[in-house]
Amino acid sequence: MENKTENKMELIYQTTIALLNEIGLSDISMSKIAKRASISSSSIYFYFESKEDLLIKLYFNLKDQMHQEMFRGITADMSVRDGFEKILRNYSNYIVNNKANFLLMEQFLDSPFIRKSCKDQNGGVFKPIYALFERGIKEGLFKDLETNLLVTYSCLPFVQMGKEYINGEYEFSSANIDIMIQMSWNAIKA
Amino acid sequence: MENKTENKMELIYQTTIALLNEIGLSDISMSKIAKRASISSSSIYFYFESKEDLLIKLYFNLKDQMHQEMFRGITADMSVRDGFEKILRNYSNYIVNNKANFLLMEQFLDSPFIRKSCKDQNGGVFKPIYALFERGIKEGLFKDLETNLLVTYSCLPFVQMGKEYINGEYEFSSANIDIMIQMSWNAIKA
DNA sequence: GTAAGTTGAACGAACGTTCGATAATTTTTA
DNA sequence: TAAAAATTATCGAACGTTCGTTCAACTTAC
Repeated sequence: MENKTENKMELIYQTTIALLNEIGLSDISMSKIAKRASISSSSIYFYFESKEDLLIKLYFNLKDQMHQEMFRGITADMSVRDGFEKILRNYSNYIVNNKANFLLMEQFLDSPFIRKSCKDQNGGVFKPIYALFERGIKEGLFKDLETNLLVTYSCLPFVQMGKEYINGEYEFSSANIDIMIQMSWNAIKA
Repeated sequence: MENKTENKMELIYQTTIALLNEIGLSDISMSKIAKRASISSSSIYFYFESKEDLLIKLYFNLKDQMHQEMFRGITADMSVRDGFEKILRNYSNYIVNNKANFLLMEQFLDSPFIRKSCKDQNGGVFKPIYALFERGIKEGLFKDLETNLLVTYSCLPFVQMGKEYINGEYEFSSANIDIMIQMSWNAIKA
């Protein structure tokens, strides 16, 4: 049944995520994934065409899931300020609740693997929020600069502080998140 | 002669950098490095103990070189504002003039490889500039917040825009660098 | 009983590394 | 200064291991 299939695929995904965060893209192998998941390595080929297929599908799954969390509760009629704030809070929650997935996404993003294997046409991870920022520019709320520059100044600090949080060098407390949201807004406000 | 040795090591380093940016940590191998450098793979072992040794030494070389470029012309008696500005300009120049090295550093930083193989006690890549920011806090120029937060908000945008620049999605013109320096300052000023 | 799922064994290829045989270079000796 | 000795550098071949993947045989579930 599809439930069984999805469970097995999920087991393979989760095992791969854990292993990738431990030993990295450079040392992962099908046999290591299989051993950790307590299955035969040939079983993986029942669900995935190849190692590359598994890793690429895993990446896009992570990306989709991240976007879903990021836009949870966002509606088209929201003000730019409310959308801005909610997205950054959602993203903070995503980091705190999905540490392994977050770290793995970052590992993928800076490796030539994804760039090579699939063009990832949709662009960077934050592409879906560009529309909101362009609205902010039009409404005169943000500086009239390139969108990617505004997105970088307001979102990338969350990525970096997420890594430091996972390293135990920062606290993602709600007070700290409030401070960051304010700093991000100040960095790009007109 | 030591010159000969250094030349050969440099050849191996440069070949490895180029190859890592093309195929990544996951697909690099001693034989591929050797073939690209037109030497025997066993020759690499005359200069390096192992593949791990080569990659780690390469990483620390890149890091040292980056720090040297970053602090070029920085003196202890400089004002915080001047030091802040010069470091960010130096870093921008480093990105533009050392694209491959910059990208490779980022690839290393997000892979478990470096974290695993060496503890990298000295901390993050931007650790050396923490002192300047702490001076800025003491002088009341910057917000009284954790240093790593201030460094992130002012420096990390340069990292991200460096990647977008190399992807052809941004221009590191002197006008744009001026804008970014101003945004970085505004993000953290008291 | 048929279809879905799993397995261990096996494949050739590539991996990191070692080693003894040379080649190239420098140092010592006469 | 030329030959000999010592050293430094390079190489191809080979080692055992692991890699990604295939496949025929088997088990499980409906």
